[in-house]
Amino acid sequence: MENPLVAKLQQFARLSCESKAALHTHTNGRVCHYGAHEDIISEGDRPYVIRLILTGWAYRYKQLNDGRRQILALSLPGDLCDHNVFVLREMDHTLSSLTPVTLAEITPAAFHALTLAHPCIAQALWWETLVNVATQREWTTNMGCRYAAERLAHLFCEIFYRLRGVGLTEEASCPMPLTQTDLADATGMTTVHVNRSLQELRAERLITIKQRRLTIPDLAALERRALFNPSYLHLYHIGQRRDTKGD
Amino acid sequence: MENPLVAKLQQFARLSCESKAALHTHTNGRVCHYGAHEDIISEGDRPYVIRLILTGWAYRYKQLNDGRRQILALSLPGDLCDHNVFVLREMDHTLSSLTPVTLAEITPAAFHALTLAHPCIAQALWWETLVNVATQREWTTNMGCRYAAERLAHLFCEIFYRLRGVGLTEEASCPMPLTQTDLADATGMTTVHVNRSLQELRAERLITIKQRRLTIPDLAALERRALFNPSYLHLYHIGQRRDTKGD
DNA sequence: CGGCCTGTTGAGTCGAGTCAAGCGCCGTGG
DNA sequence: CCACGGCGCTTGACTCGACTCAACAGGCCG
Repeated sequence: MENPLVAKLQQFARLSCESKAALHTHTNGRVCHYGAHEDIISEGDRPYVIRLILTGWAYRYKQLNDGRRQILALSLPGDLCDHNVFVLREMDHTLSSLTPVTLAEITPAAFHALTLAHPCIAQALWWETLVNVATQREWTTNMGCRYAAERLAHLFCEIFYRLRGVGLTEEASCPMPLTQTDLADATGMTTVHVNRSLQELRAERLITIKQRRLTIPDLAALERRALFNPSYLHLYHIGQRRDTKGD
Repeated sequence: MENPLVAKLQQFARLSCESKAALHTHTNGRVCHYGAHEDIISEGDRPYVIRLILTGWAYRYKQLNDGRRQILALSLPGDLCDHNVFVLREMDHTLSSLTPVTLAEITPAAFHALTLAHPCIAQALWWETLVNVATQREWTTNMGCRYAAERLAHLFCEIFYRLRGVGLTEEASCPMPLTQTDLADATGMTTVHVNRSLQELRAERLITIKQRRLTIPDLAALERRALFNPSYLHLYHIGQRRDTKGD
């Protein structure tokens, strides 16, 4: 299987063959496996290594003193877990696996060498960082001014776009390992309300969820329902995504 | 007046005299002035320059198709407006002035030279970037799982901490140019509800706002009310902040 | 079989939004 | 000098979106 990081970065920049090869070798060092629902790095821990998700889903969350939980972001295959976090002394949130996950661990030194030798990779990684921030802003917007059903619809659109970028969708469907409880924590709602809002979207024939798979029969319609605007993902090579046979 | 960027970065790292001098000269090039409530760079524009806020407040916002507005972040003196945004083709949100503002404009080339010559500055800038992301995550949490009065209290705590870091507080008070409408857009509430929640906080003797100044008689109490945890700001040099006379 | 997790449903409550009106301050202009 | 208008703040009454509590159904697994 293609390296998902290469797939991801190619959405932004054309990478030379040497750069791709370098990414391959640098991300094939130490590989870790986690089961579902394990903390990978916790709030308060000191980060010391850069992680790349190879397969599986993870998520970041934060918990208030009194137990209220907020899911902050999803980490999908090809996502880096904050390259350069080691600049900070400790994590301010927790990264946890949602499904079983395999991670590549990259040392800061190796990473630094990679970016020095390949400026186009360095730039693509900046793109990755900026898209992460933009996504976080979009989540803020989502919580701040969308209604329940719109929030869920927006989340589904984002997931679909991101998975499609790394070749993990099939036709109009994609994996959906999030339970209704997870969806509730990600969108700032209760499970009961998530349940009812999902029914609403189903009744409008915008989504179906069966056996942990999400199907979106009409993506454009779901986008309208969600007031979704993909510009925050800064995908410049749409349409060139699948033309990578010439590698 | 001291360069606010120097003050800000020193919260994280000790900078050498040469590094400080370099920051001074590089951020004293082209200076721009804006009045209150002017767009500095709009959604869809191509960023081409790095901006540093010298004085005044600005904010980022996003607007949905149907007009709903979300304030995403505040930019206070010492804040950089996304160094490296020029990696992206277009802005996905708008940066606008809240009060009259003076900005330093720095070219990407000058910025690049600065980071190459001063690794400690490069690292401090990475810290700045990561704190920005962490702050955005905290805003997501704020919208997702705090009640109205808590949200406002949290916002006030953050503003106070950030302003104190660049020496813009006096005793227990700081400027507060945000109107109730602005607070509403920043916290995902209506102005009516902001008004009532502010009254609540006032009645609990946690804040007073008079003539665009916020006073926090007991910061620790406000933090408890807000479930505020400053760790996301990653301020490591607290207590050393004001001991910079030996420069 | 029984327990647990996930999803579903109903009834009642409550936090927050909507609509509408009125107040006070301030700058402008007649 | 004062009338006017605009903006920001405040208040009341009503509505509605979302939460709480509680019970139950289905599927999976030990």
